[in-house]
Formats: sequence, structure tokens, C-alpha cells
Amino acid sequence: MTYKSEFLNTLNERGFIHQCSNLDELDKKLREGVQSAYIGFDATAKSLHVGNLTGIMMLYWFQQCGHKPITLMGGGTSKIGDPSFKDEQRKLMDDATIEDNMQNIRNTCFKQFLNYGDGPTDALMVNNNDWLDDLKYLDFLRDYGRYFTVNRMLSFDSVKQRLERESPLSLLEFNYMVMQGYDFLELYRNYGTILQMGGSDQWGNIINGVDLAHKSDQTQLFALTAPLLTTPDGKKMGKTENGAVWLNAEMLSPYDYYQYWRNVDDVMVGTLLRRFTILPISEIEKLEALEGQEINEAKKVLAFEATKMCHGEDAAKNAETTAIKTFEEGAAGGDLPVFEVNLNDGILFIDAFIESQLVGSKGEARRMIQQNGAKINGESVNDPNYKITISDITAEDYVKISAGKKKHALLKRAS
RNA sequence: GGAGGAGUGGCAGAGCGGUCAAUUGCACCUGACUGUAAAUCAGGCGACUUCGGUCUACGGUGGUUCAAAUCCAUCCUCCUCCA
Repeated sequence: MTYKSEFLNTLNERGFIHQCSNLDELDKKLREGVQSAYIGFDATAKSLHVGNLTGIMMLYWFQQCGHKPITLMGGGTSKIGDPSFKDEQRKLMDDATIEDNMQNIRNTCFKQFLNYGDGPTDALMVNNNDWLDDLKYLDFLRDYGRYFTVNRMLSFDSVKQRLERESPLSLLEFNYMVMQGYDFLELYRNYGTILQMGGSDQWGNIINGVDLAHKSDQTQLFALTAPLLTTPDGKKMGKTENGAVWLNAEMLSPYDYYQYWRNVDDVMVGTLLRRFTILPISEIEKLEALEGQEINEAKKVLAFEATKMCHGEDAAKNAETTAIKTFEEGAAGGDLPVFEVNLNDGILFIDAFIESQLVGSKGEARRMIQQNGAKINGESVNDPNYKITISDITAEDYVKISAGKKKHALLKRAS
């Protein structure tokens, strides 16, 4: 299927389109001139993670195609908590924390992908707290509450799941979808925003806004969702053993970010290249065609390009160099975490593990050593009481310790 | 407000006075095989340890007992039915 608008064509060939409330009409609108679209983001952490990247990329392309992207921060809704597919209630947050998170997200995450400013196609960041905070309960119920039926709200997957699991769903959280629907209306009225995008799990919430605008303002707004990324065994993307894959370099180093992409499943490579790099489709098709061991080449490109998008070209190059040194030459690269220790007195291998945060406890370190997973300068060491001293320092003036094959750290002597 | 039921490790879910740091599945970690992949196989999976043990844990708090995740009381939370 081809579209008339550049935006939809781009999204389509890159695998971003899952559901749309009215594709033809949206296609037409997008050709009529500059439009604005938004995606809502959570402000519960001080960084976004790769789970948000699909949305960010959609806004990226939206802007590249000559439109105005709006990033809506859920400052107000963060006070409530999205019940979608969560088993437990989210903890509530105070204003100061939320505000702090928002600034962080804007300056470290969005900035790499979107151009903010005052121009017609410059990105805009708004906080729904600005209008939600002042709502008067009775007025709101009278003006908008009448457009929502509980019957329908109960039929949403996000709610159904919660009820089926007999997990508590408070009225507070139940209201989340009403708030989110109202956001859309508010953005339409203030900025003429006609489109809300998101992951397919947000479909219900988005449609709420579309319906609300239709009923209250007799206008047609649009919903567009992207397929949720899952690995072949059905797991959600974006989590590692250690938690979320953050976009903020302070919370996850560019090297680790690079490694995340470098280690994705074979079968995901094509999808991810389309979605998270801006390489021309023709080039992606070539990379996708690689088989067997050669897929690694495609993964390197993916890792490099994705890291470049998020952290810039220099950081991507450093990460790549470190990866090559570490994995292909068995040496060590500059991006590995470095810890200064007093090597004159020596340090127990086990303690060095703890110190470098490669493991969480001494017991775990012992296990690692017993199971042959612990290495010093690439050599397995089986003695749990081994003491690292100056004699372990390599010609490059460091000691490399490894937990398993992928986690490495450098020890340097404290000066 | 009334009557029942339930709260166990990241999740699911056994145990129902000692042999329980707690069966099992999923998740996770390490090793082998590979390609920094997947699948498969082997081992591991509370903390500390002089590897003998020690400590903290089965919603909270008290209690019974030589001994409690298991019994009692009370509080909290959730579920179902009734008002």
C-alpha cells in the first residue's frame, strides 16, 4: 500500500503502522500543509528508555517530513499513574520530582532527535499538568464526563486485564484514560493538533481522545499506533537483566547502549534497522539479506547507527572501538568502566568484583569464580581468594576483570 | 455493616508445627556448542562466612510451643456474595 503523504509512506516502509483510525483522511490532511501531532510520555523517571524510542522516532520522521511534533509530558497524569497492563499501582510522585524529570528528559533524550523552538515546524514540549491541575471536578464531570460511559471504559483491555487478575484498580487510576482523552482535546484546541500516535497498547487511550473531540467539538482527530516490538518468544523489547535500557548517558553508558543493540536477536535486526536507524531503505535491505555469521555485520551497523542517533557520532565511534578491542582483540577499550583501587596493597578478586559493580554480592562473585566465569585479563581464575596486585597490571597499565563473556571493567591503580 | 476466602522469594504457585532458605514452572546468571545470536545441554539462583556454620526472610504486631511459613489473637490489604 502506498500513500500520498511523505510521512505515512516513511512510516509504512519502516514498519511503524499498526492501526489508524482513518488512514485515507489522515493522508489527505498531511498533504494539506503543516500539521501537528503528539505523543505522550511518562515523567516518572528522569530518563526515557528504548521502549519510548518508537514514539520518538515517529515524531522524528514527522518533523523531518515538515510537520510539527509535540512531546506531551505527563506531569499531571504522572500524579495518577497509567493502569495499562500494570499489575500494581504506581507510586504517586510529587511535583518537584516530576518537574526535575521532565527537564532531564528534554535535555538528554529528546534533544538528540527533535529540534525544539518557535518556528512553525519546531518541536514543542508541553506538560498536561498545566491544564489538568486547574480542572474543576464538577465542571469537568458536567462538560466531559457525560461523554464517557463506564460500560465502554470497562471494555478496554487495560482495564479488563486488571479486573481479571483481581488486581485492585482505583478510581484514581481508572480516570487515567479520561485524562488522556482530554489531553488530546486540549492540544487540538490550543495547537490545532490533529493526530496522536503511540504504541499499539495505547490504542484505547488514544481513541478515547478521538471520540471525545468528535462528541464535544464535532471535529475529526486521528489515531495512529505502531506495532509493539516483541522478540520472537513474545518478550517486550527494552529490558535487560539489569533493568531498562535508558537513553540518558548518565544512567546507561553509550557503550552499554551500543552493546544492547549489538546483542539483539538475529530475527529482529531488519525490523530494528528500519525502526531505529535512518539509513536508506535500500541499504537496510542489503543488510537484511545477510545470513549466518554475517548477520553480525548488520548488528554492528545497527548498534552504531542507533547509538549515533541517541548519543552522537563521537560516542558511537568510541563505543564501537571499545567493542572491537574488547571482543575481537581480547584487549580493552576506553569505554569500559574504570575503577581506581590501591593495587600496591592488592585487592581480593572477590572484592574487586563488588567494587566494579559487576556482581551484586560476594556470594555471587564466588559463584562466578567457581563456575569459570571470572577472568583477569582474559584468563579464568578459579581461586576465590586470589589477590589482585601490581603484578597483574598489563603493559597498558590496567587490570581487566570480567564477569562472564560480556561484562568487563578495568582496574587502575589509585594515584 | 454482615458472611465467607486469600495474602509465601522478580512473577506464577506448592507447603499448612520440626527433615523449610522453603517443591515446581517462568524469568535471570555462569559454563559448553556457536557468531558478542537463537535453540539445546550442564550447573547455579537470600546475605555473610575462617565453608564448620551464622544471620535475615513466608502481609504487620503480639502470643502459644523445646520448636511456627505452618497454631492463636489482633491490625492492615485484596477477592467473592449479601445489605
